[in-house]
Amino acid sequence: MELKRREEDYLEAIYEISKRKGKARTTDLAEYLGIKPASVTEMLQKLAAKGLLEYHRYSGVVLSKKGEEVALSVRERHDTIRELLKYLQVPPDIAQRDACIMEHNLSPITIIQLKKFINFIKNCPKNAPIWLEHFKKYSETGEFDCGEECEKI
Amino acid sequence: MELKRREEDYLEAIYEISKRKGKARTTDLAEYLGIKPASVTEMLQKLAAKGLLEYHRYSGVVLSKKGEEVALSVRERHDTIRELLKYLQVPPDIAQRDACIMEHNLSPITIIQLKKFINFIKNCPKNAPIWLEHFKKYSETGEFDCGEECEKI
DNA sequence: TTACAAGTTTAGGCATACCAAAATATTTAT
DNA sequence: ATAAATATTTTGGTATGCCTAAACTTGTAA
Repeated sequence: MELKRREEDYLEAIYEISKRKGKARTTDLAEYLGIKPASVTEMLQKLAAKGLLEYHRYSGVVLSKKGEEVALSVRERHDTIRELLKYLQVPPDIAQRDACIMEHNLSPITIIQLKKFINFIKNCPKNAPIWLEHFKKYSETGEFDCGEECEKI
Repeated sequence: MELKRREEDYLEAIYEISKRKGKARTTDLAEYLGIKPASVTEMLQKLAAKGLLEYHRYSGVVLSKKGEEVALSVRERHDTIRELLKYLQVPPDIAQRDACIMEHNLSPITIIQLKKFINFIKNCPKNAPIWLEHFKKYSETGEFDCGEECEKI
């Protein structure tokens, strides 16, 4: 069953809140998502009907196995994007927000490439590769002031 | 006035079609966007009311100055993202599609950083930087088979 | 020139996702 | 235990953006 981006948002939010509080309540979710409780109730009932969570009126909500799988996969995409943006020197709060926008609908192939790029940076034999340092400097100053060694980059 | 993502899509589409045909007709747009003509008419009337294009029934449509400015800025974001994905070794057709998804709503700061990163690659004194070649290889093989020189990357 | 084909618009409907206000349930404090 | 405060749900309504079917224009070919 194909999930809508907003459904993924809810599942992710429920996952994050449950991690801290054991279950997610309507008001928590409303605050987390920046919407009104009435809207949350409605969506929770829809997600329950799809078997993605356990819903009992007035009790808060817990993800089903299936729901948790979805939430984890969304979160993984989210983190991948956030990490990429971090390397591209996007400020953390903005990276966080923009990852929320991109985490849905991106092609799996794109996500795979982002991951590869991140691993390329992380696992480089010389860890923290020099060119990344150079990009950081370039990003701040607009200058390639790297002198001699630049020949090798 | 804050534009919706779908409105931006339409403006971009109108821009692209007008570039080739002088103006954009309802049917062209419907085909381009993969929707029915009736839906296009509706949106064109809305965009006309916002002063983003000239609409006269049965005549096709031309962007206003304001509309063209928006279209160009969307297209620029689109191209920036597409170029980044290209460097990350995402296949062109997928990069094209995913750029369409990301071109809306991304923070201007993120876009600026993407541009900086692209320029960092393009304008590197040693043009086509070695590390990018290495990433390409890594992306295909998963191996850092770069031997000696790797110390300097 | 008129009739028909192609293109466009209008009208009525649907799904999503939100909201405010009212109704209902639960929790807490006395 | 019960009233008041808090939380949740229901109800009815809105906006967006799509659809189909029917009505209307326009251009073209006989």
